[in-house]
Amino acid sequence: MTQAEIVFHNTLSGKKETFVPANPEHVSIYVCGPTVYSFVHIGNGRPAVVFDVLTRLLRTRYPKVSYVSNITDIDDKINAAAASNGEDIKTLADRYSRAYQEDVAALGVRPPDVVPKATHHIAEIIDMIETLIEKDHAYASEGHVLFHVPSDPEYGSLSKRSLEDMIDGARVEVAGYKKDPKDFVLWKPSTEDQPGWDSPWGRGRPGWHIECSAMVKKHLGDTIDIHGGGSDLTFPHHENEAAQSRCANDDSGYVRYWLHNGMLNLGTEKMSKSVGNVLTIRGLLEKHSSEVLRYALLSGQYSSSLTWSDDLLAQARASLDSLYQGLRDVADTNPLTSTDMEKLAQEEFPETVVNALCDDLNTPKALAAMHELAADMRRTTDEAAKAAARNQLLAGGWLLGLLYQNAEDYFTQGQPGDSAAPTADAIEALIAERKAARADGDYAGADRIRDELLAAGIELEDSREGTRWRKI
RNA sequence: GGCUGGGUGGCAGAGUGGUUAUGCAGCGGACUGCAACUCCGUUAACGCCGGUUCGAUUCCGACCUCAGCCUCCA
Repeated sequence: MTQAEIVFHNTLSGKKETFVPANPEHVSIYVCGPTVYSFVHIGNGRPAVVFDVLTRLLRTRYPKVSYVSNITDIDDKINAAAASNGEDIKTLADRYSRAYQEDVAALGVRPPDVVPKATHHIAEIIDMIETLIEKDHAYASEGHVLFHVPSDPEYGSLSKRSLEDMIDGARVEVAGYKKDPKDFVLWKPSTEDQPGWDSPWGRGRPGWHIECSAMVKKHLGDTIDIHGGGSDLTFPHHENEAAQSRCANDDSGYVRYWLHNGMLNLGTEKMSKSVGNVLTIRGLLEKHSSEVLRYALLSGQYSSSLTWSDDLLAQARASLDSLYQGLRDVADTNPLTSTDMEKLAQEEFPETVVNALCDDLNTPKALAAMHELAADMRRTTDEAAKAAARNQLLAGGWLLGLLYQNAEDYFTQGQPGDSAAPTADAIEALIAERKAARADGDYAGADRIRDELLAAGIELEDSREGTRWRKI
């Protein structure tokens, strides 16, 4: 069977392009992670989840995929937060790094192969800056080292803006130590009370963009296949990063496919720490299951913006319930979950789901395909066909990082933040009592028990095999 | 102002030059003691104005409008 081609919308060309890795034996991906100075919000979870799905897809098809995603642990906001807490930046950044990794792990994100941090790569950063100076793309000035933007003829090619446009914007910082207002800092001096490292230009700290250039080079090489991140990083972060790497590396390619995820909105506005309209993953997990959050994130195509709302979560919950409801009906014979499907050969994954994902990671279409698989499974009466359909559904679930729970548990464990519900034993006892009442024809008594359970958040489902329950 | 991407049924969200997206919700029916679950059926959409076309939600142009980036940001 011929596999569908993988197609990506490449920010660099502005078009969809067929994905052809530089080396099919070893695919490389780098994704920009967050700057950690507080708990991350659900918007930070989107790239983590999206590129997790991408690596799951790629790993079904290529023998080796190296996935690197950094955490920025040196930055002026970190400095400010640490200073106001009276702690050092490492303590603070380590604490929030761990929290970030826990939060995205809760969203079903598998850890990247490498999670590099800027402060562990100071030597590599200094090396790269020296190279840029040697090649006349950067210069030292008053303790700073600056990248000279006009020295890169391709500058602006990623974010599609001309140097004139940037002057029109007139928001670039003008400073005496800059040759050109658009020049940006590679290294900046630290005062005594600021964190810093010794360098050929005095004690200082790296600028924001250089860490990614240095860490990509170290962990993946001069040219990588895929670079991902939020669309808000396209300019200036990725433009600057690309300029540095192009100019420092002999191989001029750097990134072959740039992928940018859209922003999460809250109301009509982008969710953003500086605006203050954020919902932390941690906070959301108090009220919603992590799988519902993941479903909600996947309900929109990654490059579009997605409006986060209670209604979105309610719909995600209901949709996920329906997939699990189907699984619950076949679960008793063999309670598999999607995590049992990791090792399948690529042709064993459901074609409709795979094809949707191959089309620029069209997760809404993939979810639609999942619901169609689930409907097929429910309609089938043949047990063998039902089990086969169940396996297809779970295999699709693996690609999306969903359906990893046992269906029975999914319905009986309830959602976080549920009010205290009766224990399973108490529920079973009431179900037995109701059964006896029904056998006696005491329907009023039976209904009273059912209503009582419903009031406690327990819904009953009768079938020929007996009565089962779920938390709602 | 420049650049980028949008405006699809009650909501979310795919897609297509002429044929059912899908999910949630709604409606009718089956099942059920009644429900729930499930099944069957069903309502309903393509911002506005022109153009191309036998035919446009889908292509082209103008307009209106929304969001993002141009400063830290996933």
